[in-house]
Amino acid sequence: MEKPIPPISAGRTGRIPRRRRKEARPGELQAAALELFIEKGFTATRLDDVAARAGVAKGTLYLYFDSKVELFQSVVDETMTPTLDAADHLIDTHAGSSEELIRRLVTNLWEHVVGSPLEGMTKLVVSEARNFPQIAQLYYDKVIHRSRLQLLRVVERAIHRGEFRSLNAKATVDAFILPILMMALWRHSFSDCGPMSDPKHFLPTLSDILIKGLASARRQET
Amino acid sequence: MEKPIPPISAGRTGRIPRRRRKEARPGELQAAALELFIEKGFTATRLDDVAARAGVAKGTLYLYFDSKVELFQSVVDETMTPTLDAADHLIDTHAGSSEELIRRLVTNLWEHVVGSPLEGMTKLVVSEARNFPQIAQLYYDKVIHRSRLQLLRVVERAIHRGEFRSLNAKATVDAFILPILMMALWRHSFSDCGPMSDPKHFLPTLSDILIKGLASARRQET
Amino acid sequence: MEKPIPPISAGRTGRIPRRRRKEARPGELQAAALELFIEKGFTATRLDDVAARAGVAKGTLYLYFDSKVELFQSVVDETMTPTLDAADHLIDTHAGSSEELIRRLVTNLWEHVVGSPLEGMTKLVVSEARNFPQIAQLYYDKVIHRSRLQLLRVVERAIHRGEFRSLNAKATVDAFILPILMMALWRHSFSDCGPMSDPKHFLPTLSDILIKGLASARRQET
Amino acid sequence: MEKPIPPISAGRTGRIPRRRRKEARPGELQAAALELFIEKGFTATRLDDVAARAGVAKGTLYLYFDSKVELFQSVVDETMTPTLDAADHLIDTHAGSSEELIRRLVTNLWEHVVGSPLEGMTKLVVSEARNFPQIAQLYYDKVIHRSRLQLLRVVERAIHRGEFRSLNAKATVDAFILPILMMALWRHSFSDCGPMSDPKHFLPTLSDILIKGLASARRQET
DNA sequence: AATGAATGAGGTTTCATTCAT
DNA sequence: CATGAATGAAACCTCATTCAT
Repeated sequence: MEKPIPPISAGRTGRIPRRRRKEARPGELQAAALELFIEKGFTATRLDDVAARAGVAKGTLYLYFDSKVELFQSVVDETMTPTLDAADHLIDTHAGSSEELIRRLVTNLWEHVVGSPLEGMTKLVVSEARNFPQIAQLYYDKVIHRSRLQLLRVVERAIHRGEFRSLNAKATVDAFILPILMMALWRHSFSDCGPMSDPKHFLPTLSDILIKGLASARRQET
Repeated sequence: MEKPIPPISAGRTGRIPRRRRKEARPGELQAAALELFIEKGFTATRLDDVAARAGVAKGTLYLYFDSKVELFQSVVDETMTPTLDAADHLIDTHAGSSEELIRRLVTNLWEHVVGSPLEGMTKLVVSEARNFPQIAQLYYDKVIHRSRLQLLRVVERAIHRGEFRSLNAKATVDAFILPILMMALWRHSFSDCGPMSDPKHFLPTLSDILIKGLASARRQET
Repeated sequence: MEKPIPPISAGRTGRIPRRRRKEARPGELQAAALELFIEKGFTATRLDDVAARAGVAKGTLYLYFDSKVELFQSVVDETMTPTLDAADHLIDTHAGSSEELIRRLVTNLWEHVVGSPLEGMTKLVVSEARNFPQIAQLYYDKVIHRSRLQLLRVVERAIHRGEFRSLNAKATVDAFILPILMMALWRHSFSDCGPMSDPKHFLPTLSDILIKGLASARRQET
Repeated sequence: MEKPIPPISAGRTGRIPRRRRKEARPGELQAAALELFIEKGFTATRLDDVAARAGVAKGTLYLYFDSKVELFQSVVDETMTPTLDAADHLIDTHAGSSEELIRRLVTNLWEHVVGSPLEGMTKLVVSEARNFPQIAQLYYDKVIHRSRLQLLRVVERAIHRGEFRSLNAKATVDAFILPILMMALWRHSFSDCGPMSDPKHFLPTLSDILIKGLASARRQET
């Protein structure tokens, strides 16, 4: 039987032996993807590079993720899940003053975000929000909205207790949230352009200013 | 931006060399490009769409800009020039309290930024900062750094006058700058995901909190 | 302004001048595609080859067709439209015996199909019918069903007139249609494997047998 | 097809070389492959699907077949072997009229083909004939040519005996073969597009028409 | 000056084939 | 014998860029 007209592809020709990574390595791929997405944005990230950084061939990605978008979504999801849990516990068990609680929340928030994947994620999500609304929504729900609710509980309680003066609680919360979000973005955008306040000094100062600015007249006298 | 002499396009007999309309047409192209860059980011913006939105053929873009990158840079450049001048004047001529001045600066800043190209620009520059460092630098120098310097002058003067208590002046300035930057970003990323504080109410509240938080002990008694 | 990190593609580098074909050349592309589709089938036809055969670059195809499938559909559609019209006219205006009419219809059908794009189309559609049901349906409706209806009119009229004996009219029609369809397929499948009856001789013989086999007893006596 | 000795797979101590089960397992794989090849064509059939349908892993296919092409060829080969033998016997031993013999041949042919792998094979071979000429040749030799020869013997005998009038014998044979082939194809291509004659009714009608059309004048009078 | 058809490099995605286990 | 994770060539499709008109 002679060779037919071959409409067939060739398959592997090189001799490089492949690693075998069983089922533990969606995680490796997501990690590589996260880095590159943050570095270059979604569109500018090539799957070739993701694969190369993870040390696998391009096709391997498709064993675990159906498409580039699905990879992106899984990265966002994975990165955000294991966060913000500590904060809830802190609020529920805190015994002292609201002032003290807020200082600790802000510090903790930052400490768990800075340098963590969540930080780069913020930049990434903001950048791609318009092109991937469902991802923006996910981030909003799981990170932003939840952080706000946590702080909102604290602020409303403080107002109710008479520790804080009576201001619009949501605006108050945003006075905390927005600068912190922006610091996360900063570190992935303007950090090479010029100095910014060191979070270690800035955040206590910010807390200080805000708490003093929020304090009720009664507490001022103390 | 002056209007160019309209080129005689029919019935010309002489060999009068026409001037490139480096001003009029490019402006329309840049405006179309700005919108799309902000909406979709640099990479995801197709020149087809830019041309369509500007109502010209794709090739026409190349009469005015050598490449997509050059178009991008020119857009940023053009958009950032006419800014922040009013603020300097305000600071120099202000006679009243620092509190009053800061309230007006914050209000003015927002009023001139919100809905203006500069607002979308913030989103754009943050998104593309890693891929276009020199553009991030440009934005930093012309907008961020300058705004900071303006506020720094005010804050340091207020501290010197005893109106504000003595805190790290740069951190204080960032307490104003960062939330405002983040609001600009918000409107181009998470605005469809859920409600945010209305700038009209949030900014006065923010100023209020910060100013009260900054006030010196002497002023508190008043 | 220094060169940014270039996430940009290079565009054309070669110096081959391109032809300009205004708007007359969807047809050329369809013709090239038809040939290759028939030769190799849908899947095995590469758009590179279609473009090469039409003398254009790959991208040019996408100026006229949104996808490979759309190209396929347009080819099928285009090929089938200008057929079978003559037959209707012939039936309507025929004055003589049904026998004579059928002989002419069969001859005409073949003459208009053999060597025409419609012939190869039959093979193509049969081959891809399962993968593109909507195309099979199109071909069925526009070619097969219509041919059958035409013959059905003739056969029923002949039975009614007493020229043909009373048999299942649809089965009778298929006795004409199926061998003709199969001859079209043959020329694109087994023609190299061994000799087949020459249509020029086979079709008259077929008509002869069928007509004699259909003739009513009354006519047999003649 | 003999059953292989079941290999001892556990507790083996010696070095008895196991025989490749060239018969048992391959059969299941070929059966799965045949179904899919018929359904989707050669190129569109993925080995993943073949393996899944056979209930084995993809790699297992390569224990028995060197490549997709080899699998295809083996499938065709295997499917066509056990055919058409009954017909020869029937022809040799038939005692009655040619008319009766032909009716029985046509009926038998269809009964042994319809719903059998051979039926789908026709579609498959026609579809892939251009890409696999040697397979078309195989099918032609083993099925088409042989069927024709069988019928040719009968027709020539009938003419010689004066039962049939003297027509081109090969064309006569094709008047039987072509519509039957086309019916097989139909059931794998246009069957979902609209109704076709039911073989159970069509084939007798076809035989009826053809036989009457072929009958010699002498027989007509009877 | 302006057009828009044409280009082709490069991206995402598919799948026959391999091989360590 | 059997597996299935891994590979990489090659397909489809996009879009920045060019240039004849």
